[in-house]
Amino acid sequence: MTLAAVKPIYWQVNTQVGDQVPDTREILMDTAERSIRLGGYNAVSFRELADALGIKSASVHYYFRKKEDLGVALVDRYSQRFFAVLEKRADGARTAEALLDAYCQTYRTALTSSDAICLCGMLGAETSGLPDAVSSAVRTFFRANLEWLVDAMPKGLDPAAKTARASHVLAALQGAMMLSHNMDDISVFDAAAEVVKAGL
Amino acid sequence: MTLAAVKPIYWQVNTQVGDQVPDTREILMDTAERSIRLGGYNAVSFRELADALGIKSASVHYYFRKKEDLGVALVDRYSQRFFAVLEKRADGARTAEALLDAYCQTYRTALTSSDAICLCGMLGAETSGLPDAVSSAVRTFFRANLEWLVDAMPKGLDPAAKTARASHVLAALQGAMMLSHNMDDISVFDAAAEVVKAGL
DNA sequence: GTCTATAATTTGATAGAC
DNA sequence: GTCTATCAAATTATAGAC
Repeated sequence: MTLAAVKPIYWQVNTQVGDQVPDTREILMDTAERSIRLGGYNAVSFRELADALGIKSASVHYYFRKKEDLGVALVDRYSQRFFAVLEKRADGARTAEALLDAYCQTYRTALTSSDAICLCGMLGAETSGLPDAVSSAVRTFFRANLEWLVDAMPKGLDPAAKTARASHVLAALQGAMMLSHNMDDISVFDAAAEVVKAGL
Repeated sequence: MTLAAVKPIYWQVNTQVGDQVPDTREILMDTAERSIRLGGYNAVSFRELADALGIKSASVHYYFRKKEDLGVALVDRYSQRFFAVLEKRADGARTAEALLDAYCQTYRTALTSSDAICLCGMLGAETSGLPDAVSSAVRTFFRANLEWLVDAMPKGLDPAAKTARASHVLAALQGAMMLSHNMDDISVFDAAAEVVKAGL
């Protein structure tokens, strides 16, 4: 077997027989997102991305001229997917309790399905060291989260209380992802989520 | 004025007339801690540290042989200081409410006095990309936090409820620091902290 | 304690051929 | 789209002089 016959790492880890072939740009983004969610923005390099796909770093620059462009594209895609999943999960929900449960479940799945924290949780922490365009996209994600949560709050609450509780829910779940992943204990996330839901 | 007469950045920013002179090792740690808390572990380099003090990077290696050693020393010092401040603040506290308020206040001060998130919040997020010794030290910090919180819970609660609420408090405050700093809005932290305290 | 000097590696990025 | 070739800069780290 020649070296060329060895499949790039992405395929060894993330695919199975019958999988559709994602295009190169998509695979690059999958690989980069995973690295960032595990180790942060600086944990991804064009060279390592290229190696994972079996191409050269110059080819990665064809898809994303600068690293900053990759970062923004990742946050945008992540945000779209997150809210798509959230809306689907919250579709039948009629009560504030059900909406909040759907919200918590969406974050839980983000954590467990990737065994990594939220992309924006990581980039949000690193925000001061990131290109402006990236940290700006992250802030947009958080603002959208807060707006969704405010709308999901019980109708009786006054606006100030809604805002305060929305901040609490988002903060608690983001922190719970970090803590749970750091301590390698999903019960940490579940415990925090339970208290969040009980506080409604 | 010669170039040598220009004081290194640390002194321009962090000192005032009458300040005691911290030793080089301490200043290096102050500078490194600030960089990490703003941009993450990879945001600090031996060269930039050296520049900030007006020395050479080889001299930084005299104090910390490897970057990993610096990381561990930072977490240990941070942890000691955190609990020293916490114990002082919680000194007169007799009720669970007072203890929790002291705990929240300690985190709030960590955020506002540095305009940066918790050192361990940052390193906790990046944990998968860090040297084992560093992420291990961070985990120790979190475990100590949870133990302190469990002990601070109302006596009536059963052990499982104490553990769950402790996880929630730590997660919520860590997330609140991240979110508040990212959105540059201290009211986000305060709102989350209020809900945390009200939930007791 | 601090320096010079240096090594080995990695990184982000570009020009231009195919 | 992917490549070769290349660059300038930065990074971690060490050896040894003063």
